Amino acid sequence: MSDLLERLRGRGWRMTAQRRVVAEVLDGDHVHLTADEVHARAADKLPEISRATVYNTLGELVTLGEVLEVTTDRRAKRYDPNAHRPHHHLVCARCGAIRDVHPTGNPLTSLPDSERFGFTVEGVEVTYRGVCPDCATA
Amino acid sequence: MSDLLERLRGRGWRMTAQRRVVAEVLDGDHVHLTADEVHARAADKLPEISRATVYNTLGELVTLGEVLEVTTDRRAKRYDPNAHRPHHHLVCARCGAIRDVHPTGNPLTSLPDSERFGFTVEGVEVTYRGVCPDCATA
DNA sequence: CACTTGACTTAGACAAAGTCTATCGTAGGA
DNA sequence: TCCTACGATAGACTTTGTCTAAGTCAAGTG
Ligand SMILES: [Mn+2]
Ligand SMILES: [Mn+2]
Ligand SMILES: [Zn+2]
Ligand SMILES: [Zn+2]
Repeated sequence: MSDLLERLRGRGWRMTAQRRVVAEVLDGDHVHLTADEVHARAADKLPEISRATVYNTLGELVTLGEVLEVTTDRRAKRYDPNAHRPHHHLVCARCGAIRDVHPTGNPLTSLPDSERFGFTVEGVEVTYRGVCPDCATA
Repeated sequence: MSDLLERLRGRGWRMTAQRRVVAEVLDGDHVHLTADEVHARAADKLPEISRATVYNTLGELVTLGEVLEVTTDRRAKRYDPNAHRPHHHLVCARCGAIRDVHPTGNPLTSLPDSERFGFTVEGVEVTYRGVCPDCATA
């Protein structure tokens, strides 16, 4: 999506080589990368890019709503360019593989008022855990 | 629950002062403590207890299924002694307050086979996010 | 095009959370 | 009471991420 670059420019971003390569990395079909993985792939195209810049750019993309942070374990956060279609995640407990999933129904409606304790509930994250086909046969 | 101490003894645990105070801390009504919070409270009763021992003991309790790990943010893991009644969590986005909640229905059934990608799905975590009453008025 | 400037990038220090290791101590059985 | 394997300890180390001070450059101006 060179859409993304256009949108960023429209938001007043200076178009630097660093921001371009980070956006290109996320634009691929490689979903749910860690910041270090993004950095490694970005550095293939722009070897001198720094970790700080990758973190800064990812944080900005998250703030703009162009990328989502996903936390499926207590290791590194993962960055999800699929920010425009709401979804949840299915995670392999053995190898860590992550798939996007789209459950039926709205989990927000399954939380009764009596279980809200006066909170204004704004969102919900759902993480399914299991074993992927590869790990099951191995 | 001095039940807990009995169960641990039954599992062959040596009953040390350190393990006893960690179990006592978790036994109170103070739910969802971080490891450091557990350490601080344990140290009130046993000043020389080390961080490593708290981490070790918490890890063992998790392995035994007596305590659950809860990760609601990318900060520290929290340790949940409410391991015997399945539940999910409602988290305040501002102050981090955590409440146990019991939604209706089973979220596992809302994930159709066509969205399982061959995984054997074993569990699901649900985290509701919102703003608690205290933070809403402040 | 050359100039200017503040936004951007960088290296590396720093921090928080957790793990690991070598050594010491002790719970609990003989 | 003694022995010893299991557990506790201090502190080094790792991972992930943030912050800072100084240098660089994108892009607007003339
Ligand atoms: Mn996703
Ligand atoms: Mn709980
Ligand atoms: Zn797997
Ligand atoms: Zn709050």
